[in-house]
Amino acid sequence: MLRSVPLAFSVVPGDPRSLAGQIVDAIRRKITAGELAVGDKLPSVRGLAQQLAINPNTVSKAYTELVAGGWLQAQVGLGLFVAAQRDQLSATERDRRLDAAVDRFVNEVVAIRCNPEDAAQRVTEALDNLSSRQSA
Amino acid sequence: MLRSVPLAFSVVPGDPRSLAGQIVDAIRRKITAGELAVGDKLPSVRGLAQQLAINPNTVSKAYTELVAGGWLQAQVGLGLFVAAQRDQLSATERDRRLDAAVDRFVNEVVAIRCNPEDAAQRVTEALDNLSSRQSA
DNA sequence: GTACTGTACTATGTGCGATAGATCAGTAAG
DNA sequence: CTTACTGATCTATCGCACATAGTACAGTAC
Repeated sequence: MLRSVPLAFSVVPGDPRSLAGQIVDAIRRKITAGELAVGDKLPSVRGLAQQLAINPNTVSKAYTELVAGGWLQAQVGLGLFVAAQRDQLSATERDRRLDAAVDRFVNEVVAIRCNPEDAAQRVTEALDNLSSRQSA
Repeated sequence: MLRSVPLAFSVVPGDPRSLAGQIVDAIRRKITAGELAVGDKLPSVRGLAQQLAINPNTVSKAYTELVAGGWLQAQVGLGLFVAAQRDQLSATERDRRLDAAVDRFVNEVVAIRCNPEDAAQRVTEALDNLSSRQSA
């Protein structure tokens, strides 16, 4: 009987992202940051739902999306586990999505009317601190 | 009788942004890029709606948002005009929104699983080419 | 007056997110 | 075997945002 790794995060209704989207983002970043290692067991659908005080279906949707994206591996009766990292997207598809993400960010910078150079620096810093702790 | 500047862009239903949001983004970027100068007259609510083949109410919502953000100035009976640039947001508010935008972008980079350094370079390039042509 | 301009309002239909509740299949321990 | 967990799937419902349709009002130019 494997013990699941405790996940310390919360979801808020006011966020522009859906509840399921917040869960997906949080877990993806924990995996990227190294807080979750390959093979780690995640909280059960019902367990995480109770912890976050939301509906199990919402957690299930988040987990389903993470499995579809190759982040998690599901085994009925056993639980969900962090999957080994594989290239899920083609190079061209990754390129296309990055372009779209950049465009969205530029739109926000324009809307804020802040200095583009400041924005570029802030992004670079944030991306540098992304996968800092690989040991653990 | 002032002639309105022709706006060459389109909106698509498949976009994750709302139709009004697409209009807002497009006009904000045209103003930032210098394609629209201060004082330029924009197409009328009904005229742009017909051009984009959407409902006038949707265009009106977009224009209302741009007026609220200080990008346009409205005069009933005359039309809408590009407003003189003013600092609409406080420094702290701008900082807060930039942080949120950066965080959203980082989430997308993580989701794509692309190289963070590549992403940083792409963003920097895009931000550099933001307000390149100021002459016109 | 006529024709345009932006603005405001109600009403309707649609799609998504979240919830509630039930069910099914697989795994483990007694 | 039973019991208790695991993920997966399904229907139904509610609320909200979006887009639409239609009408109406106030201001400007000819």
